[in-house]
Amino acid sequence: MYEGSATSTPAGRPLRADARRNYDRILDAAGSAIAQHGAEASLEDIARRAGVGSATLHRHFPSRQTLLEAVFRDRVQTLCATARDLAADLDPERALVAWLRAVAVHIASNRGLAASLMHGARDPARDTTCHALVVSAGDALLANARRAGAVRPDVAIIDLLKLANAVGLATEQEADGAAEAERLLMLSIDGVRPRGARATRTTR
Amino acid sequence: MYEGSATSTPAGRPLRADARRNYDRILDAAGSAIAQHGAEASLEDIARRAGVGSATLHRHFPSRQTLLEAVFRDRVQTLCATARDLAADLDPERALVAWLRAVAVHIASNRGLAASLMHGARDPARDTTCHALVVSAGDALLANARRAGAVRPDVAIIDLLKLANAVGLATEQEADGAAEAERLLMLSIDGVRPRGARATRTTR
DNA sequence: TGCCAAACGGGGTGGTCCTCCACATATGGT
DNA sequence: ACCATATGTGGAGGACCACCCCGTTTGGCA
Repeated sequence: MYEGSATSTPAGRPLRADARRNYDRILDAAGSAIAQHGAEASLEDIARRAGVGSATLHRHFPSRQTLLEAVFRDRVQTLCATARDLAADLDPERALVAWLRAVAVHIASNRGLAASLMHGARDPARDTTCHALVVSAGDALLANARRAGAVRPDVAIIDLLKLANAVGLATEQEADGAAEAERLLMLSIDGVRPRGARATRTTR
Repeated sequence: MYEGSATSTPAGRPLRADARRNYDRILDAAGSAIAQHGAEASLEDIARRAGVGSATLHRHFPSRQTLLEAVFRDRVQTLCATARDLAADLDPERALVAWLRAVAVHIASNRGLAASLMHGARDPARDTTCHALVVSAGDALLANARRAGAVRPDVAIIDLLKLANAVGLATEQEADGAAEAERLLMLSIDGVRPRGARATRTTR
């Protein structure tokens, strides 16, 4: 397990003490600002709350995406740990479903997380993006479930995550978003038809 | 069927000729701007393209939402007409599924439409919001399908629309968003499990 | 034709994101 | 203990944005 926050420059040199302090302050401020205003929170405002100049924020986090990734990284790591726990405790199908529920609920209740997860695959250089972390955690669960014959073979983890993400995103700004997200996700996992009814094979 | 575009003031008086001309120009400009830049297109830019002052745009459309609704209204009406056609031509289940696909594809390929449909229910005074139109069109299809026993009884049209909306929204900015949206929607309608497998009844 | 309410739009206000660069300071070598 | 310098800072400013005030223009009607 690596350090929670970035503590060194790309060249490997450790961050100067003041830089590190500002980095952490910005992360704190960003956390609460995003909780209040979602992923579109004003960067200017975040810098102000952190008590640093806006240039400092932009130096540490060149893009909004970078900041979002940093803010949510530990929460995402928790989610990945949950995946491992579930795989150990439950049968493959239940584990996968339970984890997808957890993902959807996290997205629905942490405003802005969706954006962070969705656009993560943009920069293939960094493989520790939230996106990559979640994909690999989910892949393990899906592999188990598929071996157990619990999911259709044409379903990829990326599909399921998109689904969980979509549902979370769409319910992000509802009153009780988490519960609603969970409901919708279960609906799409179970399917819309009554149990026992034959699925219509719609021609592509 | 009412006029496609608003042509009268709240008081019922008809719009002055120049006002009406500007209204239409803004709508045109907004259409192409939104197609290029999505729902977040710059209002200033739209006014510029339309050759009117920004104040004029704000007078006609007090909020971004108002503008989106106006831009998409006719496309949404087409969608509602499609619902009626499908109900006439196909059996209830196929009609519902085909229409939901159409909705998802529309959302995925008309950038910004999702926002328009989702937040439509904010202002209960106007009942001709895109949101309301789509809900009532879908309700008819769902009622048929339910009578035919083709959908679970605990599913409401609003759930299905949220699902279609979610999927469309999440795929809005992908390369081939429409196809991807369709695929994901079908996945969630058919369910994730292999055909024939018993669905796990997860306790609420 | 002349009137005037209705509609217009330039320009101001206060906000955003982001960059440049003159200045400050933490750090490692002496 | 001191100092040179790489490293980090943040105010100022440019480009853009939404939104509004208010003096000016114009369509429609008598």
